[in-house]
Amino acid sequence: MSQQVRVRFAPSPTGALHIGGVRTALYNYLFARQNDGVFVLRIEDTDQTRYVAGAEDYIYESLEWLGLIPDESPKVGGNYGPYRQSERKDLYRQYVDQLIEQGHAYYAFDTDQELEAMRERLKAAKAKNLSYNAITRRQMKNSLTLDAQAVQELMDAGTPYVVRIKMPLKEEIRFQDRVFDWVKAHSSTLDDKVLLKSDGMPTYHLANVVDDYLMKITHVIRGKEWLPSSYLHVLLYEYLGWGEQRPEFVHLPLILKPSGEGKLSKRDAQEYGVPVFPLEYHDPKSKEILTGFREEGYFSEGLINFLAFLGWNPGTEQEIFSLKQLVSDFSLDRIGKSDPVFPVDKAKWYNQQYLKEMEDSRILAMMKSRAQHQGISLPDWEDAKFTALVDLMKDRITFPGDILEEASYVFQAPESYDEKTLKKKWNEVSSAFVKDLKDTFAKDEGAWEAEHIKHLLQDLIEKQELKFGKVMAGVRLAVTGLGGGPDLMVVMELIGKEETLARMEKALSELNK
RNA sequence: GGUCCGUUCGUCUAGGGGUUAGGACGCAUCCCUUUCACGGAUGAAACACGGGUUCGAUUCCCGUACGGACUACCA
Repeated sequence: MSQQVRVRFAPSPTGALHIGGVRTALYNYLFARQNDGVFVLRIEDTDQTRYVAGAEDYIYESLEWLGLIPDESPKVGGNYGPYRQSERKDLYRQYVDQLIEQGHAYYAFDTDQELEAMRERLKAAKAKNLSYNAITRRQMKNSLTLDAQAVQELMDAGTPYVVRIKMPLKEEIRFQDRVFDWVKAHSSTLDDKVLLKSDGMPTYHLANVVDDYLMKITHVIRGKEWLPSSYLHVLLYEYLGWGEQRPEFVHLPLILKPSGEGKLSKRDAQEYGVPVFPLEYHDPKSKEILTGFREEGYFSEGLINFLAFLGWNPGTEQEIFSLKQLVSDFSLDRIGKSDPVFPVDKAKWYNQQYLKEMEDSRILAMMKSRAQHQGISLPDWEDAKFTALVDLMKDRITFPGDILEEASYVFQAPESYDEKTLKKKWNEVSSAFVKDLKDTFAKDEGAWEAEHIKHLLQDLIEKQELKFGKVMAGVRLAVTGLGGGPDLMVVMELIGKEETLARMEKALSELNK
């Protein structure tokens, strides 16, 4: 009987969920769904000093927007709760005691100053390793150097202490990672990491191992930044007697800045014009507003597709995958080892692909919300008219909000005329044609619809023995102020007859000065 | 500095002892078109370097270089 797959996404609520975290959540989700497993959300809030109010809600909202809904979480509960580490505080103590009893951990009473002094001393001695480890702990104030009575006295006096793991001096630690295969490290290069902090909270390392065990996690899928501390985790599983049940490790390559220097960070959003967060985030501390993929006009489906391909690929030439397809085709074995640079252009390309297939109503809703977000007021049109505009622009934009800019002339008469087009295309012929066209329109009593407008235009062109191409640029310039754009007949229909005539009139008087 | 991990077009990547080293983004040219875009076609563009192993290495091994992560009572 093979056990049920259980994976967890374990962010820490210290701010906005980073896009790298979103990818980790996605891979966990895909793997869980594919194996009819369980996707757990665990909140790792053991650092009370870094806790940020609202960060947890931000995580839920982000996952919801993306459709990556956890099966078990602080919000919906589950059989292995609580799912917030701060609420599990009392659980960890017994495992710490067990480790101390078995001689795998010890109390340490060193103050910050003493720790600092130790590092200074080592630095002065040109030591290679500045850490609290199997060698240096012999000179420090801990339950290995102090006798039992001294330790008891310190405890009784309420002296703050931490519990550290007693790292073996000479031992090779190795494990098989699903992505990196066999990796190994020597214990002499590792340090005596703190397991229990002086406030009684566990550190990440202890809480993580204990919770993964208690929550019956079968696969730990997380960022590669954890690879170096995995050796410590492996040791902990063994010391706690859980070596056999240790989950499989799957370390994901890190997403690098567009410049390739270092991992993608908060600052890069401004620098490269790419969001780094799924949703807009209002930092309660710095008061900064950090832009999100959602607000920038990215579709969640496209973002998921893009993110899935950042480190994974199906081995075929198919690029477009729905979440459902990803669930069936995803495989841990096809995750790459090297860190990808965040490919900004590709993120946009994916969005464009999804936009082309998207229903107009959804694009329209996003366009409207973008307008509101930007403080742009839209005319009081019926949705059908807006939809026609969306349809007109769909093929030439990347984000729904692009319509606002690219087709701004639909909402507002041009205030200036494109210099280049003016120089090249505005001449006596086009000027005369615009005037005649205006008169034709004015006299006509037919319905003001693109088809009909086209007829009027064609008739006039024929009558004057002109060519479409010769004359259209001038008309477009007069109506939109630009040298290019979508089907002009539809544009004229959208802005209305009256406005079209007014614009032609204005162009004739302004451009012929 | 130390430890761990990585290295195929500018970028995301496929491949893997003998291939014209494949695709995508971006770029360029051409076609379509009332212009811009979409679409279509074509093109430029890569196995970091040095040693081995081998009949043969981009692929396997070892070094070097470069890059990244970690090195907190942060996760």
